[in-house]
Amino acid sequence: MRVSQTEMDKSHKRIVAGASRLMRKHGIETTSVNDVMKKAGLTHGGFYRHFDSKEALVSAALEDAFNEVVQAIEEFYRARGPRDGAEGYSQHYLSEGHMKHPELGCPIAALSMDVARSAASLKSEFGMGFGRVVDKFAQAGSGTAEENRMAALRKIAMLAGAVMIARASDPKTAAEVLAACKSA
Amino acid sequence: MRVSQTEMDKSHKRIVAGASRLMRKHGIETTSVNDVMKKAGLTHGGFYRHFDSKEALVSAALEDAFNEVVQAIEEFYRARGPRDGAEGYSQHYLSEGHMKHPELGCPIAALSMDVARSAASLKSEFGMGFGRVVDKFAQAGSGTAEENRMAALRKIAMLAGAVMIARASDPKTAAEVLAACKSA
DNA sequence: TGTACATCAGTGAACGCGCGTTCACTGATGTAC
DNA sequence: TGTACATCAGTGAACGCGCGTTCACTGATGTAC
Repeated sequence: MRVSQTEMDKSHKRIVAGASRLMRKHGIETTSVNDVMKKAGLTHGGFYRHFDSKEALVSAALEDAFNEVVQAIEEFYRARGPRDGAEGYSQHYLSEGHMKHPELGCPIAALSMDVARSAASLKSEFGMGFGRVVDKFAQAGSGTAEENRMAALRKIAMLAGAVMIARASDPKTAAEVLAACKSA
Repeated sequence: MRVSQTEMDKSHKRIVAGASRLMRKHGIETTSVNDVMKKAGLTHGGFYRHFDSKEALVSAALEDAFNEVVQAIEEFYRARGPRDGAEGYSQHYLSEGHMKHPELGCPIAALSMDVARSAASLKSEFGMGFGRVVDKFAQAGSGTAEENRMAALRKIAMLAGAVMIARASDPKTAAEVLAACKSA
């Protein structure tokens, strides 16, 4: 039966947050609308009261994941200042916790391959989210704006690559690649 | 009807090579046995004369892709020596061609996220293939064995991360991240 | 080398299953008076 | 504030479709004599 506007808003947030986590963990194509609705405590039929299609959900879930990352970086900056904060975030990024829990972590390391196989509109959104992360990282640099941006791009590429490789490898190889990048 | 041993060997190679390309392009889960058999000029029913399961095919396809990469690096080393060869391979890795054609490129950048969601046995195989690439890269270093290995691990993480991000982004962002990593 | 026959690579229909999406229905919510 | 009624969030069955896998069948290949 019909629920109140307030309840519907809560449902919407649960759907998006759940989708964001499920997709980071299991992948976009391999997370079904049914999985997402079950996680939100609803049944699959009601999904289309919230989104026009699965594609629209993916877009919202990706945005949600990037928001989480930017907030996490800001939290580090607030607690330790930009310089130490960026270093702290990098170490956290390369931690065993982040490696083992993609559902709570960076969508670059968790979803870029799935986005690469998707429509141009989703790539635009990914590019924008990625750009926000680059901007945040570049803030911590001490050179020119151009130098800081280039350094941030290279750093994020290495971080995301390392975590992705670690997740795809046996435990020994995983630990090795993370350790090598921690001392960069 | 039955074909000769020679023909069957050729079929087998076509199946593996086709699967390796299709999976690098479209992903492991999103490449069907039917797609692979069609690409090999066969029908899906015959697949199980070649492999026990799709999982076994994935394993063979991944190995095939890593063989291609190692051969490509060796080709660069042969033509230009280890030092210039490693640099040349890195530039090639970050090229628009590699970005746009995952089906002919590195399985680290193309398949790691899919492997991360797969069984431990596939991760072991990925770790071994990755290790072979690291070894090849480390050969080009000029420090101690340990230094060269660490540098190779960081370098490959950045290369794979950059290409993966570029593929997931809009063209402008893609060009920016590749350019930043080229001048590393 | 020639013949009889067992083997098996490849075909195409069929299986149960989960996918994204649609839809008739229910009944609490929100609104008009 | 109370009542009558339109709206619509959520339910659960159903749709067509493609998935991995199985299987009876075909007929060329490979082998035993």
